Amino acid sequence: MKFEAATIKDIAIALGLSTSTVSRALRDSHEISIATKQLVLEYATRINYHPNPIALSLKEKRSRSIGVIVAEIANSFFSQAINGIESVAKDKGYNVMISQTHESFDKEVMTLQYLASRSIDGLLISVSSGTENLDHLKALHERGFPIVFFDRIVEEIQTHKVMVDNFRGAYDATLHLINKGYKHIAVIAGPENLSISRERIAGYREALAQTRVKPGKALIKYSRYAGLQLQEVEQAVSQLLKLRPRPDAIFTASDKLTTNCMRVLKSKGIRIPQDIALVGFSNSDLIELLHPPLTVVRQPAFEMGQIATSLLLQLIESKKPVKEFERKILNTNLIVQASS
Amino acid sequence: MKFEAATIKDIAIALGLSTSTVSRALRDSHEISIATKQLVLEYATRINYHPNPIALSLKEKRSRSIGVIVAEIANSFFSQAINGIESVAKDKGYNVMISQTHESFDKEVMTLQYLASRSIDGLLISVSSGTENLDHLKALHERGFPIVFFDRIVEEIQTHKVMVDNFRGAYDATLHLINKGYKHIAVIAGPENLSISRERIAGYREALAQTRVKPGKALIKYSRYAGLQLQEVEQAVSQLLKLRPRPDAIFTASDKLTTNCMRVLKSKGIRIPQDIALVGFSNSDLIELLHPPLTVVRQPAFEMGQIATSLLLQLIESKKPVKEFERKILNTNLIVQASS
DNA sequence: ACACGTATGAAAAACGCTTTCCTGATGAAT
DNA sequence: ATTCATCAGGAAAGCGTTTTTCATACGTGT
Repeated sequence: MKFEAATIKDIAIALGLSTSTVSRALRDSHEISIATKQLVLEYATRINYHPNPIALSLKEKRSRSIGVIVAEIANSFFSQAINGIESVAKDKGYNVMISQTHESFDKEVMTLQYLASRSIDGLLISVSSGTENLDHLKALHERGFPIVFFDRIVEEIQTHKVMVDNFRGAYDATLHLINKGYKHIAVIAGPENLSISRERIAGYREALAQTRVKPGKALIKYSRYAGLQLQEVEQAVSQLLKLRPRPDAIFTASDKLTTNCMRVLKSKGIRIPQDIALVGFSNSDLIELLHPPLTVVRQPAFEMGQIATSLLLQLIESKKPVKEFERKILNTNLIVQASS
Repeated sequence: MKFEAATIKDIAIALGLSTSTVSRALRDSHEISIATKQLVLEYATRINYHPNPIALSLKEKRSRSIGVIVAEIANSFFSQAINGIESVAKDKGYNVMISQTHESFDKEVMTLQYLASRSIDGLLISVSSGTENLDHLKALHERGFPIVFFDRIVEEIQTHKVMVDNFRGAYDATLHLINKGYKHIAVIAGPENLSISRERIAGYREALAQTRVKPGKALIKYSRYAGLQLQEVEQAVSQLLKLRPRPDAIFTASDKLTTNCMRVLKSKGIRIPQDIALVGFSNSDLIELLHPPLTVVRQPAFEMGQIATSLLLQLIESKKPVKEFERKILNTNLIVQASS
């Protein structure tokens, strides 16, 4: 079943004009008489004419759409960020194409390939936890393709980046645990290849350094899939529980990691915070309904999406190659509740 | 900054052939000699040639992309459904464009307008709670534009529809409450103009009818924005609490409604289920971490997305106008936990 | 009456691709 | 020797726009 839309040609024929006249009338060119404009405009609205965006894209060599690659849209942080992205993009007449990697490197490469072949004008990406190699991004970037990183950024590629102060967020959360009197604070972070994991671990270390405690290596766990896989978190937690002295607090450094860690602790019958305190990065809007309500580090996801999109559009619409890149660092927000 | 991709013309010039020969060689036409094909193919891979999808779209009058309109992607049900949609669409080489209405009718009309003008080949939609008028959808549908409804369907428009057995889901949930001994069961549903609200209320009524209790009108509340606005839920709950006898259980008929109702009850210091039991539709994956873990009616969201997409692609790719429409009704799943 | 400027609008090109219609050459059949 | 069929490949049209170039008619000033 096809569906035919009205074209400029239809209008031209119906009105006995040439397509160029119609085109100019529609774009309100001064070389068309008022009367003709009136006529064309009226007829166009009557038959509900809309210029074919595909024809326009072909002509202008731009599709007015941007690609977004995230791990999972079913993740509060990302869905909030996407809301921010959409709000700015739509505002500027851009369309947003969303793709998910589910934390798989292969999917990231494929999806990037796919989006690029769909002729998007630019890309917003928070790399997957499985990303070990940057060739796919570098290739695009080197050809002058506009890319902006947000959240999980990549240091090796020179372009705009939007993130939170991960170090500070982790530092604050850990310090909070210290102040609450916890002595043996463990951390579970995403994979080490992600800069956010490293920064958050660094913040954690720095807070502990204040107490003159150098955390044993055993207290630091990395999670290959950033907590997406429950059994991976299960394993990390089990290992932590075997330590002596047993950790009395866990700091989880990403959204899924936090809720899945909570799930694991519950399933093991461990009480939060009596047995072990839990503090983590999370943007879920259900945290205060949890048992117990979680103390979380919240990121300004919506705002990050907005800023990243503005920067991307700036890049896309810039006439000359951009050489100076922004590195926006936003603040996190520690919300203290009963879990710590 | 623009970014130039190789075209068929580049290849033609480089190889001293005509564009038509190159085109045919690339699509493996029999009218091109093996040697020429080899030559073209090799050169094409070497310069990393990819056909321009926009030019293709213009030529073929199809964009190979479908639009999706939902209330909110930051809603478990919808993000799961979108996963299902994406999995099928990507598999068939289609691109997915997602738009949110945030339960606003105006946004729905605008976004539909926008998507249609972006020349999508078809539409998947779960109408917004604010949808009171169907002209925008009817207009499109009448022009032969492929549409498939899922979740929140519209009876007046003849096309494929995918939904759950809302009546049964609500019936089961209510019956569960009855069996648990609750006597005064209230319900909060989405707006009355949505068929899912009406069906869920009907299921609720039917279960109560079994107990020979005809629920007073006061026990049934509608929520204009399907629970998206907290204060709306707050108001409904407050009214319910004023009733005498006070309801001892609430059945909430949608995702946001359920969590927001829980939020309101908590803020009022009402214990669940001791003071009031709570059962609701929800696809959140955090329900077992809540306090208390919620008894929920779960929908097969991923599967719904998949089925709806298959049906839509079928519609799009059908040569002749489709006259027979499917009405797929899936089963819900009652997950009993501590809240009831 | 002549060149000239000024509206007005038509024709054509271009974007990248596919496809229909040709052309030129070769070899077979009459 | 002439006609035909066959094959490889080129030229051009068309998809819907915008834009550049070109054409016509009308006044105007001399």
